[in-house]
Amino acid sequence: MEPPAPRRRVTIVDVARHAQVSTTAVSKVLRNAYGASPEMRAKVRRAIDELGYRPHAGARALRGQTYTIGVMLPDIRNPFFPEILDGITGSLEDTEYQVLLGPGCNGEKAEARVTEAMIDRGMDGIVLVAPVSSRARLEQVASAVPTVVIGRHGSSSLYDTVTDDDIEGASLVVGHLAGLGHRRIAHIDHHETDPARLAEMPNARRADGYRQAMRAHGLEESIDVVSTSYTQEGGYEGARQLLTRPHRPTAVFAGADVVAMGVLEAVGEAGLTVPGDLSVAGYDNTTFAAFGPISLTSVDQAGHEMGRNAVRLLLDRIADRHRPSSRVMLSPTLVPRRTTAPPAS
Amino acid sequence: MEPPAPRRRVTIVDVARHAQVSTTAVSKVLRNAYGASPEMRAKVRRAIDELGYRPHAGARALRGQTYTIGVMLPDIRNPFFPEILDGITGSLEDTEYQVLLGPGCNGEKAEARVTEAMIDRGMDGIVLVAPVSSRARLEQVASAVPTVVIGRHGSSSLYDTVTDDDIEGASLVVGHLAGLGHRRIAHIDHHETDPARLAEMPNARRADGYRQAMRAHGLEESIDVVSTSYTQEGGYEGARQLLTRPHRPTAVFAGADVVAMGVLEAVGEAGLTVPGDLSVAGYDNTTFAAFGPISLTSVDQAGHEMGRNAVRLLLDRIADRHRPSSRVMLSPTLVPRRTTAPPAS
DNA sequence: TCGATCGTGGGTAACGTTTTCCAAAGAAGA
DNA sequence: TCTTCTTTGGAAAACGTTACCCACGATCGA
Repeated sequence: MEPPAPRRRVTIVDVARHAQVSTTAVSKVLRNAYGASPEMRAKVRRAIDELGYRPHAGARALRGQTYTIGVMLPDIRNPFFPEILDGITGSLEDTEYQVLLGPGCNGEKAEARVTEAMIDRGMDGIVLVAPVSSRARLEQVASAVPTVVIGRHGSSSLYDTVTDDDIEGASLVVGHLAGLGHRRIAHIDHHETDPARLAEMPNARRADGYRQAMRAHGLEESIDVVSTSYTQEGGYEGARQLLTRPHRPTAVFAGADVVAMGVLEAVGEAGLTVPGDLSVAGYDNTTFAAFGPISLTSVDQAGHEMGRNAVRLLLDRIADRHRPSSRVMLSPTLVPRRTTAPPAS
Repeated sequence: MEPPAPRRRVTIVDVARHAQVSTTAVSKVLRNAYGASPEMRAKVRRAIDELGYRPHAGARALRGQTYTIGVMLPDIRNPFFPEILDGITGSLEDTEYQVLLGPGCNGEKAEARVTEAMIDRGMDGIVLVAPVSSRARLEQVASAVPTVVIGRHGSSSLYDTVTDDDIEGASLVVGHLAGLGHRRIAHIDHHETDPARLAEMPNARRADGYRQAMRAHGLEESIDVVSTSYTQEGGYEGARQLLTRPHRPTAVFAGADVVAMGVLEAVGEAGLTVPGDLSVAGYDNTTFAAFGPISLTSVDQAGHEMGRNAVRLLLDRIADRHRPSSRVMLSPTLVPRRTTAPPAS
């Protein structure tokens, strides 16, 4: 009377029996390990196919690998992160590894929960994208499982990092705007209080890069940074502040595309036009930056490349946990679009 | 000489020894199982805290639960899905369960890989959001692990479903546009070939709802459906077709917000204005629909609610696998914004 | 007072893999 | 011919947890 007869999962023992070999032999074939003749491999593989056997990851976790890579994204909504993810999954497509994502994390507490969950589930490696946790916490994670950190400066001997050259990115934007004839170029930054973390966060680099580039262009007097947050609301708020300046800036460099969205909204509400009254540039070159009606000038971070590099580093580290850690820094490129133009004289 | 002394993980045996009880006792406390006195619980919990013990999910997978829920999203980029995800994670926040996401799936093959991976990893339950796999495949998954399917019509005795009432949603849009005085209201649909799947997909419901509502408003003559795809490009392409009609529609009901984005782009390129020359409505009420400069009229599906309901159904099914399956259908609401207005006489 | 029941606790055998041995049989070298 | 490798295969012990069952003492009902 039981509906679909809850039949038992096919195990390595079934395969062994069906192929008339030992379970050890099957295990060797599964892992491409040494000590199995070609004939035996063929025999075992046939049995695996015939029975539709798939190894149980939980059981594997107890002894060896789970062939699972955990990826933690800080915010599913930020359209930049899917780029990175594509780079990661693309590189792993033809391997045995499977990618699983931790859901959107905001704050150290949520990050801790997700990383713990990943460790407890025996993930073979972890990719942390723009984590906000303390360095000590990151090293704690890295000492439990091979780890690569994306989008955070500052290196550690325990984990590898992949970052964008944010200073250069900021420099590209300022150079572009200055080249168009702008002098009063303002910047909207993400406000960060913790001084230890501060130096490692990309936003700080972008702000520094902005200042350096302004000086390099002889615009030191015009340096104007508003600190809100890397969200649309943050951009909106920052723009409102900038628009009430007695001497309004003619261009705004927003630290992220979502921030630029908020700026556009505030500018529209103020009855001003882009780029007529104000040029706006973003950072990340997310999909909607390319969207026709918006057409936002932005900095492209090559998310794909970041993901690809992260995977390469991670697999290397899985193969040899004691290999010295390395840092990869990628160069951004500027994508000029219709939100930037020469200032109205 | 080994750098950080790769110290062993704390196990249930360590806890048992430290608390001077049996491992069985510790296990009981962990699972809130019957057969442990309050004093013993306290003693064990203290030991757990002092040692910083966390159960190993792999080992648990072999005997009991892993306290892991797998969520498969078809497309990370579509901003509607994070809403659902928030509903899911929000409901599970205060439980022991941990959510892990399968990365963006396009196509049956990718879906099969992800679902298999989740089953192999001993997930206690799976939420499939708008899957494209065949019904047979879904039932296969559901017979291996408790499953809830979101955003797909048609029921099964093996899994529960949560859907939006797409017919009503379409009706809301047509009613709104007709109420504004529009008569030539066109619709952009997602093209689907497989007839078996067709009937279960939300887009088909929306198209049907559109046709029904048009008839109900006496606009049968004006029914005009273009089939492209639920992407920005699809919207762009669909709009181009509609704009070359000898008798141009005055309003377009796009089957999804991303489609509406493509429409807006095409309209802009054609030198027309919204809503002056053309009213545009979307579906999903994604974040960027609310974005000031866009301000898209859309249908809100209450993604949060969908996620919450899915979790409820899933936990119920985990508790009793043989409970009869149920269907939840939520009612959408219309959010009128600035892309819809009365037609230019 | 005597069995039955209940509450509390533990012993032990799974669960499905991988890993660490070890054995047997040839092959190669002396 | 006698060692010494190599190759091929398997037996058995982990890995960390839970499920199943049993034991013990106390309480209860008659």
